[in-house]
Amino acid sequence: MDADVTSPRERYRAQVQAEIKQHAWGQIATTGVSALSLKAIAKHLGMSGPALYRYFAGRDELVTELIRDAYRSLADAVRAAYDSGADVAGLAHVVREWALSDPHRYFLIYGTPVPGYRAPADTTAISNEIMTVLIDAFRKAGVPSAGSPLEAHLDGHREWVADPSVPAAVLRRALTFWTRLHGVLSLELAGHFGGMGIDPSLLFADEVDGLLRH
Amino acid sequence: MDADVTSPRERYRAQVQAEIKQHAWGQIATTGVSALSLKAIAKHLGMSGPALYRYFAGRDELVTELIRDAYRSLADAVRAAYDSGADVAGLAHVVREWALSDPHRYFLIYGTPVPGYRAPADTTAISNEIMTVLIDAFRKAGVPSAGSPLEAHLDGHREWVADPSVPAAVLRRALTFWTRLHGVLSLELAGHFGGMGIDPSLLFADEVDGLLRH
DNA sequence: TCGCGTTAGTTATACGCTATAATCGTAGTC
DNA sequence: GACTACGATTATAGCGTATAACTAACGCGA
Repeated sequence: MDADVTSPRERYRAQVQAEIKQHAWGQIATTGVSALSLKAIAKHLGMSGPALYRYFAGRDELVTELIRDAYRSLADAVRAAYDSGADVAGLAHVVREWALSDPHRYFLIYGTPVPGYRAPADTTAISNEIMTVLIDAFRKAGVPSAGSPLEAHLDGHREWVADPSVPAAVLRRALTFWTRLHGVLSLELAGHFGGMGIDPSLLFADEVDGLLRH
Repeated sequence: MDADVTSPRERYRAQVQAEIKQHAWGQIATTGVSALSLKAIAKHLGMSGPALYRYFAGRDELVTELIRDAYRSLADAVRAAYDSGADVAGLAHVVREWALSDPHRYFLIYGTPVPGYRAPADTTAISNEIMTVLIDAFRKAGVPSAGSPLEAHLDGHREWVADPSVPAAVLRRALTFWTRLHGVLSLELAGHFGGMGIDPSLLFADEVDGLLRH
């Protein structure tokens, strides 16, 4: 799109950065963020330790970058599904598949906040992007107003939503979609249903159902 | 209760262990689990490094112990509230207060699973203890059967519930209580509502309300 | 084509952490 | 009152992040 007037050096730099991130993802996928080791990445890349600091200021900056990418990935998946006709239930399914395909990536975004990480401005922008899709989907589905205190509150606090004409009931539903699915998903991914013999997919489906019914 | 026929050595040992855990909690409360340092604890205790390994086999074992204590604390809080007459909404309030009083402790239990930690058998027992209280509370409140696929599934998978006479609809409600409250709480504690201007307590109240209404 | 500045990479180093080993003193125990 | 087991110490190994100092190569402009 934009004029890619990049020097060879800049292109090489971008490629190495991408390779670093790729290896970082591989490491995260198997061991989680806390075990992410710059040294190990460097070794796998054939270079030694401190060389990575040419490309990332430190561990925190790399993690921040990975978080940004994860948000981007989820936002793209949701947006793509919506653009190809998915309804609310379809979006829920996409979110779940995305989470299951790489639990550590999910936790990187929605899990325990990593200390030393400061959310860059654009991640909240991407997060809002996801919410925008959800809002559109619920508006299309049609949501009756419940007149709850929460709706009244949301009516006055809509700085996170682009279109000012969206009914508060829709906002409420989109938020609830988020919190409820996260509730089931994160507990499932953390293995809390493991010892109970419960099928998490049924729990998930039940929540999605409730989201559409009431 | 039990005959505490402990030698002075055993009492000393127990006291030091308690002090270690106490300092560990202090550290966790401020910086989170990932930054928990045995060395720092030892220094604050006036002893040096490796001495701690007399009391805990390693970092993981200490963390496991802390997780156990956290579960115990939550279970006690819920149980105490229930025994003094709290209903479902009251229990929800107690859980939220417990979580807000020490977010890191909450994440220790319900956040991103810590690598290297293996759930000891008794934590799932304590978890079931909490569920038992929830089940009792919902049974007392009265829950209509919805005949959902989830209920049918739960009817056949109730190894995690003590009393076999509990209706599946109650089990479903107790589980939903868990997942929904966790959904709102964990996102709130992680600061995901921070930039939106939304009052998390209203979101939480709305979920509690929905739990009782439908 | 030559030279200069930028940049990627190296090794060396400092520091903090977990964890084990070897050792020593002492406080309970019989 | 002697023995022993336990607590605590130092020393050491290994891994991690991060910085500093230095070297080599690369590309750009004269």
